[in-house]
Amino acid sequence: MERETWQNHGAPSGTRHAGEWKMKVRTRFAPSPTGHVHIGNMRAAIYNWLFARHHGGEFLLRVEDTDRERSTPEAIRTLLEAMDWLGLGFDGEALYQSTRMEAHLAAAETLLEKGLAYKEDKGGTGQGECVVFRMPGKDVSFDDGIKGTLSKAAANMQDFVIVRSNGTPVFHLANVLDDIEQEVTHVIRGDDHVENTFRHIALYEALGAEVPKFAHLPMIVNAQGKPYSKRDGDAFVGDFREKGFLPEALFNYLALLGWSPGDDREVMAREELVEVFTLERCQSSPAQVDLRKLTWMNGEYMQKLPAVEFEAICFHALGKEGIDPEPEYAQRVFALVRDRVKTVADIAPMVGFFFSGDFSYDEKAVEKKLRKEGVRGILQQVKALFEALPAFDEADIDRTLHGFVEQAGLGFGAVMPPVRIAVSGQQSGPDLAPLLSVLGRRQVLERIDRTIGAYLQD
RNA sequence: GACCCCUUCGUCUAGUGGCCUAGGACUCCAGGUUUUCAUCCUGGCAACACGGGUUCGAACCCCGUAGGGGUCGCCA
Repeated sequence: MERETWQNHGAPSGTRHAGEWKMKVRTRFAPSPTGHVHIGNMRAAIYNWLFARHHGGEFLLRVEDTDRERSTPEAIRTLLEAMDWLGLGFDGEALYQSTRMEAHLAAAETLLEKGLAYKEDKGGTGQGECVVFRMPGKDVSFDDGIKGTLSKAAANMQDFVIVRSNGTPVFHLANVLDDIEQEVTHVIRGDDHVENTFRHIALYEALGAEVPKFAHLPMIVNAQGKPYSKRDGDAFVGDFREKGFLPEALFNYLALLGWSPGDDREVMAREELVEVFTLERCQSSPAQVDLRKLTWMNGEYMQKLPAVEFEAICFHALGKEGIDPEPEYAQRVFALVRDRVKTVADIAPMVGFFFSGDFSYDEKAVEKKLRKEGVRGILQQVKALFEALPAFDEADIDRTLHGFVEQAGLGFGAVMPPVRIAVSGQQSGPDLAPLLSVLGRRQVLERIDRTIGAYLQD
């Protein structure tokens, strides 16, 4: 295990606290359920999870559902599903913040009694008095696990509301109190919370609680280098799932977005990530999502999938298209596209023609490769050769095609593409001979005929 | 505007004063895999934001400048 490099807030550097060595690391993910789980938040969850696992500690979930407007059961379900999908299991029971209101209010009462907070009618939107926390009037600084020492002068910090005039606790109070309740030792969250941290530290101290360690992750930005907005649309975990990304791949990619192991490893198993993950190796500048790299990484994971799992995914993908293929045939088809599929979403379009003659032709391919002089004759000759074949297996087809190319004095480029398009409508796909063999002679002949009829009549 | 923070190839990053004529990955380009597309392999293009210091020596330390971001709610 690595050396603990974090200092306790306010502790003289170099000292070791009694019992520190055996203090159990506890991190948490504390999202407010809004129905969409943003990848920025998900990455924070991943880092919390990784950090806890790395230290043999616990990873907790707290649902900050005090905003009754947005926190619907449906939204909570979406959140839980996203975590489950990514394999982010949490320890113990989830804590729902809405159940903690009494404790929050009681704490505010105590602060009031101690003179650490006061009541005030601030006017404006609210009606009546709210409870305001009194900042202690001293500079605050802390050692951020990622950003290093951060400090703020007393003059730049104002008192803030902890209980609304309608009697409900505000985020700062609830968040800090719940972290105390859950005995969170390390708060790893987004950059957008650094300003809050100064206030939170003051709250911890006023509450007489030990201040946890903080670490602030830089933001994730869109392809334009700007913060994600609703407009970008594609930054919710559910979107990535729909686009056909594997959870393990997304997990790996997100882990690498703002962190690196320090060597050249990139495709890393989860256990491997757990083993080497440290906050010290986190980047302190924003990271931009690159869908192409994610896609590449996803392809790596697709290829590593055990055959049965890959097949299950394929069956599922086809099922969603309303295709319920005969298993044995389907397995032979899937094997053909095994190492060319990058995402789950690639599957159905790539193999659809195997299961239905009612496929569409790629217009560009038709124009470029099919509607050309001599193609009709080539297809007819190839068809005749196929008809005459004793068996329609891969080796025979391959031999036939090669023989024909040679005998006709043509290039492969003049023969293979037209045949491929004739039977699949596409200009790319699995190797041609195995493709034809799996498709079967009857279909191949039929499709060649049909293609000639549709596109190559004089 | 105030306060905090950030700045290495297009992107993710390695790099903590000499090993850096800056390494890897994605993308892109070229060639190869007995001449289809893709995969795969090999090679290539491509960066220390700028200006000053400090030092024998700076991507690495200091100071400025520029650009970018976060926060400034009785939201979370």
